[in-house]
Parts: sequence; structure tokens; C-alpha cells
Amino acid sequence: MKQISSRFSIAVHVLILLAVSPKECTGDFLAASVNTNPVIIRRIMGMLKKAGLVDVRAGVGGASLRKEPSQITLLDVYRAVQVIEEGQLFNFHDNPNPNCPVGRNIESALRAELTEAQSAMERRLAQVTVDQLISRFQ
Amino acid sequence: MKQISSRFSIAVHVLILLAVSPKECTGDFLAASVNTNPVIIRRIMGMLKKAGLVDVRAGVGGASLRKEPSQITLLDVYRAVQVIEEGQLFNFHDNPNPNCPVGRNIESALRAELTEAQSAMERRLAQVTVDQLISRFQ
DNA sequence: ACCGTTGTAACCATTGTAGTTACTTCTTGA
DNA sequence: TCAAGAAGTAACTACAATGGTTACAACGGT
Repeated sequence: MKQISSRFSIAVHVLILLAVSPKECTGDFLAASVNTNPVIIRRIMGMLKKAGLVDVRAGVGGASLRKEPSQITLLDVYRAVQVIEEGQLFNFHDNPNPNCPVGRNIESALRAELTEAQSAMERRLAQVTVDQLISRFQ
Repeated sequence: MKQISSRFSIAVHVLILLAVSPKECTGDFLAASVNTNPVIIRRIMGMLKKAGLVDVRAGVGGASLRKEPSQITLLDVYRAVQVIEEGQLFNFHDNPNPNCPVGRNIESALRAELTEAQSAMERRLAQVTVDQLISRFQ
């Protein structure tokens, strides 16, 4: 059973570090905190940057939050690191036999339900902000 | 972005076929309906059998539901095909640096939230039965 | 005993992920 | 201005899950 990429938990970790750290953080510092390779961090930072969550400065180095910790939800992070394409958490077996009446109709009925289930999860992620996570252990 | 295995949607498809089909179905028939290899079906049938959802008879062949379609939820199927270990949808990056105060504390706070999000999805799956899916397109 | 079916083992190709090395590009400060 | 440090990125490896396939053993009615 394949899990959702750890990019997600690493990204949350990094954002919390940026929020609580008094000075700007370099990729190497973040990598040391998370205990992984700096390139992994840079790849994730690139995703967070593209999503508008952080500012990263090349050359001198250092990253900082671009939004208030109270304005960043777990869903924002989840989407930013492309854990899963929108609405595509569940994989369908395509090409059902067109002569099978169940196969012809199951897809839309099941897809609707699974989309609902996925949305339920994402709504929950949208309720939690980085800010709330920080106050949870401070 | 890795998706949840199509075993899940195939299993639902098979259960609906068993529920609506007047006679017992062989693995080859099911495979033809789903349009995949018979071995794939047998593997999934083995999981559904182990979970007590279907009866499968070796030799003469043929499978049948072991519970009423109204008593089988999508969550039962989801668990049966081991899409994901219980409570393990999200993958954590382990071994955070023990000298990092964020790393030391993030895991429990984040893990609690992600477990909640996962539970929200599973509760939604638990609300839908095979029976309901069938009535959706009949 | 035969034949169709299930139950598996073994294998392959593909894909996503995590990690690593190496190199380029950029920015600032000496 | 140029050296140093840091981000950006390409290329590669290793590993695991998945979907599919072939082959064969075990089973059970007719």
C-alpha cells in the first residue's frame, strides 16, 4: 500500500521552521533540521515558491514565508507539493468492457462517491493552519 | 503523485457484478467484464474472501456475496483490498534531527491532524453501501 | 478420470519516490 | 571585480508498489 509522499510532512516541517525561526533559513540549515539531503529541500522549496507560500532568494540564500502562518492551511501545502492531482486521489481501472452494463455505469456513480470522500479529507486539511500547529507545541 | 490502487475500484465493480448477476460468476467472466487479467481478479477475490465479503469455490468455480449488498460499505472494500494500512495514508519523513525543537515536536501534532483528515475520508466511505451504488444507476 | 476453475509462484515493465553527485547560475560582500 | 556561498537543476541510482503475464498445482463436480 503506497502512501502519500513524505514531501507533504517535510513541507509542513519547513514552513513551521520558517515561521518560528528569527532569521532566514538556508536550504542546508533546513535539510539538517529535517535530516535529509539539501536537494530534497530545494525541490520542495521550489514547489512552495511556485505556490506563492515562500520567498526564496538565490545567491545570498535564505527563505521566508510569504503569507502569515495563520493564512497557510495544510490543504495549501498539500496542493503545493502536488501530493495528488486535484480530485485524483483514487485510481480507476479504465477501459471496462463496454458490453458490461455494470462497467458502463459504475464509473460515474463510484467516481462521484470517491470525490466526495476525498473532499471530506481536504476540507479537514483546509481547517488547520500552520499557526495552529505551532501553538500546539509551544 | 501516486494514487490509491485501482484494486479498490475493481473490487467495487466485482461486488456490484456479484450483487446484480443472477448466476454465480467465474473469475474469467469477472475479468472480461472489468477488462483485465483473470489473475488480477483472483488476487482481489482472495482479499475480499479473506475479509469475509465473498465466498469463492475452487474447483467448480463461481463466487457469491457473503453479505447483503446493503451491509457492505465502501470502507469495508477499501480495507479489504489493503489500499492503505489503517491510519497510514500519509507518509512521514522519519528521523528528524533530534537537536531541532520543531522536529522533535512536529510529528505528534501533525500526525494527529492528518489522522483526523484521513478519518474524515473514511467516515464518508463508510456511509456508502454497494446497495446504494447499484440503485444509483438502475 | 476429466475438465474447468481457483490458488499461487515467478517474472517483467512501468512508475513514483528518495537520495546523491555534480554542475550552473545568482547575489552579495570583501 | 571577483571569490564565496547558496539556490536551481540535470542526471543518475536504488527501491518499492503496481499491473500484467505465464505457468502450474490443487480442487471438485459431472
